[in-house]
Amino acid sequence: MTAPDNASLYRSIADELKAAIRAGVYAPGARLPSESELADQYDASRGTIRQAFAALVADGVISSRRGARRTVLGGPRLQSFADLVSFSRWARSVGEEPSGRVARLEHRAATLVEAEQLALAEGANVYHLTRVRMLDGRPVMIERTAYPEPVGELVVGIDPSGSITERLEELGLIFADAEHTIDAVPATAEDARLLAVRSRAPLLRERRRTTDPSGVPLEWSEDRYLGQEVAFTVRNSVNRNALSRWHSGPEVS
Amino acid sequence: MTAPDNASLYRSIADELKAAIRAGVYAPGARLPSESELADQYDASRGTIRQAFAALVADGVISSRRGARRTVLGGPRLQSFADLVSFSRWARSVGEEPSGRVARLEHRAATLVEAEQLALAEGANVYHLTRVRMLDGRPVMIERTAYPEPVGELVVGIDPSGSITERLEELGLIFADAEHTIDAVPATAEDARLLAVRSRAPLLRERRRTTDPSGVPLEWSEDRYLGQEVAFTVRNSVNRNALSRWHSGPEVS
DNA sequence: TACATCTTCTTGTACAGCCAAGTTCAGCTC
DNA sequence: GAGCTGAACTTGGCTGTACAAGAAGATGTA
Repeated sequence: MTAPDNASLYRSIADELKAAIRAGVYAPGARLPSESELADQYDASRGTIRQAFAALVADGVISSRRGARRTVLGGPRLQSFADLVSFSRWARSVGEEPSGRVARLEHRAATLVEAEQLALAEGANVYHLTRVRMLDGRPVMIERTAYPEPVGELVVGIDPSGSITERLEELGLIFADAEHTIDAVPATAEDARLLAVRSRAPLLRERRRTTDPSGVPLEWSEDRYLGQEVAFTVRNSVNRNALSRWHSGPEVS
Repeated sequence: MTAPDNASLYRSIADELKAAIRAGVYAPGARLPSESELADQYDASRGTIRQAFAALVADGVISSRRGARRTVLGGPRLQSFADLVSFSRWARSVGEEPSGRVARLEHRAATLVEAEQLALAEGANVYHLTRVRMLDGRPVMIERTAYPEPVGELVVGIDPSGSITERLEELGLIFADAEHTIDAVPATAEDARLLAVRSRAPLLRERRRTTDPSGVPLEWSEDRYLGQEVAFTVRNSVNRNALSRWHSGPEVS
């Protein structure tokens, strides 16, 4: 489990601090060493230590205020971006066995929403994959993912019972940024059948667009989770807020 | 609407850049000026410009990679932390008229969850307020908030039809950090009555703990939104992830 | 035209130093 | 003991420098 030295000093320091926090060396509420102490300890400059701390703040692990020692925030263990993009990786990281069953795979013209989210011209084709995802054999999520053609052509060659995302990464794709929209919807007839729940049961819906480092969309997915079994957690603060709330008005349907 | 000069150079630069992005000077996908250009323009050092950009990255407004100019990310307009903590402020920022109706106000012993979330000793008292929140007169959310005693004593003196949070801020409280847990639940009988929906209708549940700058909990709230009308959006990336996903296992109830 | 190479530009990482502002704590006073 | 004062400590903000690594565009070649 030895963390890689991530090619930069401040990252390896940040990783060590994170590991120490996870291991309980610094409990929630505890005060961390000062910048100068760590600078001595790692033989680094104060600026480098500050970069390491900034990374921890960005992950919502610690809080920092002028004049006072930094303190550890409590709450759930943090997850990496990679764990959010791949259902399989996430499942393993929380100690469960992921699996998947393909419900449908289509190669067709993009819908309006898909074209917009994937930044495609009107009428462009997409690969659209519907899968039921399971934890320890029990269905917990329906995944409806649209891939633009260049990505989709890779996807069709991948075993869909495992992790498509991880395979795409091995093929050289880099998932770098994502935008998630989360709301609650009633299960449709198909949802109910696939997840083995009542029709109109509450589902947690996550719509997600993932892009590569240069901003090119790689996938647009609408995932529906069993409402009470899966939850998302976000941390934010005055200085650091990637969360927003939206009102769409009453639905017509 | 002239932004305050936030007392530090990098903040005012960040604010100007944000305003320019919002105003469309830099459209989504467009490339921003380089660090050296801005350093000349603002007569600041490169480090200060980098701090300003770091703030934009933290807000999920731009993306940044070594070697390439920074680019503007598309997507929804960003909101401030303040808009998330206060329903009233949020409503006004999205152009709707907020209101509230008190359903219940209690002063009682904390439940186990409340005591844990507010870091109170077992048996300590809390003030617990249940309100129905409305947009343009239509109910969209039920707010069930527990305040620790020092805060609650202020709350009872505040007109509950308006914004309690904003009033608390005027009284000197500082809401600095928050942790949000989002899932979907079926409406209980009480929920259904208060929101005028069917029982077991899907609701989006947000559980939120807000703390002051030193980490002292100020409130613990369980808010339930009409499922299809309100959504939360989160942006994250490989370097910056405050979002995580959790599995709680099948519910017994 | 298509491709490879090279130069230039831009951002990332790290160092050093300075002052300001806020916190903490010991010590003093009442 | 309670409260105030002030020194020491700690983080925030800013400047400057240097080099490395990646991206982008220009140039040259086949």
